[in-house]
Amino acid sequence: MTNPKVSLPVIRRLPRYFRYITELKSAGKTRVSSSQLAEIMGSTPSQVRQDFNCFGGFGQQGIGYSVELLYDEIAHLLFPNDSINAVLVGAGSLGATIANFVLNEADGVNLTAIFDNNLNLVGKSLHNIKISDADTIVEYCSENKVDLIIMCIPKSAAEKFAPVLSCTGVKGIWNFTHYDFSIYDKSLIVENVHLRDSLMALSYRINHNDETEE
Amino acid sequence: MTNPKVSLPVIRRLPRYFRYITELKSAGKTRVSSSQLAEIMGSTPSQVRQDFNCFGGFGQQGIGYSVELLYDEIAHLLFPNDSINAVLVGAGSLGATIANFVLNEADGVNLTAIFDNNLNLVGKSLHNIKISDADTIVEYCSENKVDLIIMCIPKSAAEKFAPVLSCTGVKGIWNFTHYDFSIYDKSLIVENVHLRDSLMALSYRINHNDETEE
DNA sequence: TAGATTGTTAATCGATTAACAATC
DNA sequence: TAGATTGTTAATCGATTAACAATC
Repeated sequence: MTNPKVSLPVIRRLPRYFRYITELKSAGKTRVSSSQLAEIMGSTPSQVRQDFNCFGGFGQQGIGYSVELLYDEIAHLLFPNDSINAVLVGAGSLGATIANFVLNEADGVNLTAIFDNNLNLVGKSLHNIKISDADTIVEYCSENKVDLIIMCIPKSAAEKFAPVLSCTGVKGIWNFTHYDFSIYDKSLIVENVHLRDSLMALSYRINHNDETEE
Repeated sequence: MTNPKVSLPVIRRLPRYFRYITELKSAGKTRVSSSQLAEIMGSTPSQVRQDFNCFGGFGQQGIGYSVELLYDEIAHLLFPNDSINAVLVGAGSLGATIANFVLNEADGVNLTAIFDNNLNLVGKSLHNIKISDADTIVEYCSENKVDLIIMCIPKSAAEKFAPVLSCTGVKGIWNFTHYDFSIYDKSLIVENVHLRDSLMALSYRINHNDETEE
């Protein structure tokens, strides 16, 4: 196995590499060097080479990298043959937006069901997927392979929800709530999108810009 | 000045500290130790103390930290007297959701205007804010203090938009697009929320879970 | 062959963690 | 006073960057 342990910073850079390489490919470029990639990525040639070598190194000494091969290799890393089955919990404003995003812009992830605990929403459809009662999610997960739960519910609801998760066989959570699922179950792979935290960190930096810059 | 340079990891932890301390405060706790905070944060007592000492250290040796004082100090760091003025560019599904979020859940940030280049949307209202033609944004920024632009538009639109920014006096961008504004202007403070990248990193970790864990 | 550029090892840098004296 | 817990300095760890031999 070429990747005994790929560090999180490297994993987080993969989608960005893929974006830029996709651009190079559609621009008709066939070769690219680590220096050129570093320039677009805003990093260093060393880092580019270190990163690719986590996966076995796709380059040719003296020549550089084939855009085609790089594209194929990274695509294969990011999108294996079996795509991931995901369900969404929470059909409010954010949930609807995220459902739309996953259905239209996310390769390798299938949105198969939507749940909500608001009985006014249950039975209605969102982007042609029927909204089911949140209480039926464990049943759904036992009958269908579900790898990922997308959480777009308030924190209080997420808290009550956490104990249920262990029964579902779910591997990961895309977490838009302020509840920290990883504290409940360490084996879960959690990716947090904390909009409030993100905006607060940004506003801190804007407010303290003059002090922090030398 | 107590914070000559606070590192980004520390800044990103501030909103989380604030969340937990807010909880402790409403639970009626008056004192908390670095070990207790580390437990909730999922970090170490050392890190908690190091972090707080970036800002001067709010604790009492032998006693711990006053929840009240900690709350006030961090609130003051995150929400100075003057709140930030923000405008939103892009009134689509994501833009509408983010506008709703900023108006209802974001302290210290005022959403003062919304722009879109779709003339079908211009003139309509979103959460009681009238949508203006994107072409008028420079004019708007020259007449009003705008600190932050929230970008919820497609990448192609963001690209064309970048050169305009330098005329606006804007300090930061909350960037939901795939266009990298920091490459265009290094002095801009950019906080990226790349939903696609986030989901791709998560799906990589789910797919390669068995390999990466020892 | 000479020039270019990778793969890979070594050095640096910065962030996290540990240790301990100060002090409530 | 003894115990607890901070503030702060030192040690460790991991990620980034530099260097250079391998090789196209």
